[in-house]
Amino acid sequence: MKRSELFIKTRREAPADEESKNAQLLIRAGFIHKDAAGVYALLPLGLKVVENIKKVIRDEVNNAGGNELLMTSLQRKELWQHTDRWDDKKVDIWFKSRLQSGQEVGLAWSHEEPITDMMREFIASYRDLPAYVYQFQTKLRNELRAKSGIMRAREFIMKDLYSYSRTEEEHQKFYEAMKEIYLRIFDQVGLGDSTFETMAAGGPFTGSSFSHEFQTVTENGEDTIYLDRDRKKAINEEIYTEELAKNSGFDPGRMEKVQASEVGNIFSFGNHKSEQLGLFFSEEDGSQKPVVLGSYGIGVTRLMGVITEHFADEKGLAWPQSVAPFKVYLASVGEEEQVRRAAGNLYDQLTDKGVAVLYDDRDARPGEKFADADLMGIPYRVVVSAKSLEAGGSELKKRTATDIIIVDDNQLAESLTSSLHE
RNA sequence: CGGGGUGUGGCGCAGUUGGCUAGCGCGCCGCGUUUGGGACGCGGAGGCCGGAGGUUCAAGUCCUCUCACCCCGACCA
Repeated sequence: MKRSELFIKTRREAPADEESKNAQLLIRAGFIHKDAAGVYALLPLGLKVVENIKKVIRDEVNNAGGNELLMTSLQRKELWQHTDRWDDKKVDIWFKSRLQSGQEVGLAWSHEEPITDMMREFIASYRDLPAYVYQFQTKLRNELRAKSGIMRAREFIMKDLYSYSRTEEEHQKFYEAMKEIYLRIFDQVGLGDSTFETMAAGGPFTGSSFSHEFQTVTENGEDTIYLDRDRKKAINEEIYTEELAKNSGFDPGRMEKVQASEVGNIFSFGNHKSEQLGLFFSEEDGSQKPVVLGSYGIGVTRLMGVITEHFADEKGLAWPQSVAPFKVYLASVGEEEQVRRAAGNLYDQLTDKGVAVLYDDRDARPGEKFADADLMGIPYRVVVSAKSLEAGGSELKKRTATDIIIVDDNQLAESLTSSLHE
């Protein structure tokens, strides 16, 4: 895409009404727009990042048997009354509204109830199990206090997957498989080295004593975890005791207390919710049994925030290739006709080869183009100028490195297409 | 919801103990000169100072109420 055709405006200064690093940078770089506290719009580049994160998740989850669908944002009151979660005293983040008839409806903060209710139509027999469905959906949560930019918003995108299993054993098998899949997902978006499976509270409605979170170690993290780096596992401070650590196979003396950000959370619900909502199936012997339920979440926009903060430096964003909105920032420097032509040709050539190029074709000064390339965090920067042409091609520089090499067009195309998974 | 802070052109800010046509930087428009790390000159446009009420000869500045945003806390399935 040509920069002159991209809907974007970068800013030199951070907005005054944002303190968090993620929001300041994402707004400065033109990835998001703030509309209200905890309410952010995704601009073209931000949307690309979200779509890229979704693709990583989608590929892994589909591989594990997930079926993508899309539930609704309007939800029925009775459904939530069955599980005793409609009352504002029980769930204090509800947004609620009314139909013109006066009937109350809820705005989706979670989809466990509606999706499980829907399953009654599709699950009648052990032959229908297991079933794994998921979606990327906007969650609306009336948080008492939105904070930390896109890390804790009132409206955000979440991947939520639900598993419906015949037995506890079958459920456990999938649950364990999902742990691996989650780690692979976080690895692919660049957080593999600092993201850890973490034991956390099961929660009052989950029917199990623990859930598992995936926590990314980061200095601004809102959670505190006790981490065993060798085992690559941790325990959330909320539930941490030395006894629990020992019983879970940890050596409390070797655990490190660190700040972290939650990027994923998985739950076992047992069959309690199925009983409440009436989701039963016929066993081989004809007996009726409740379905065993699990849920698996990843906050997509929150993950974008964690990635932002994890990789950002003093010059701005620095996306891992797997989620970057473009792979290459191509900048022409100088207004000479031959430079223009060479840059335009290079743009066509790379684009034809499937490389995602953002071509800065503006009549702007070099410093401005470089600053934008850095701020936007595009993994590679390619510069075409009279100087580079004289040296035999264009300049190639990684966002995270300082060295610059001169490459001819063929070398460039080759190194950019062969480093797709870097 | 408790505590603290901030609201002044699109963005970032300044504005004395109340005082006359409300400033500065960035951005924007026009012309010209520039072109390897966010250029420069000249000329422009753009603001009822978050909102409502009050005190006063006079309010961006003082008082009351209110709204929004940020931070800390509580909360976070």
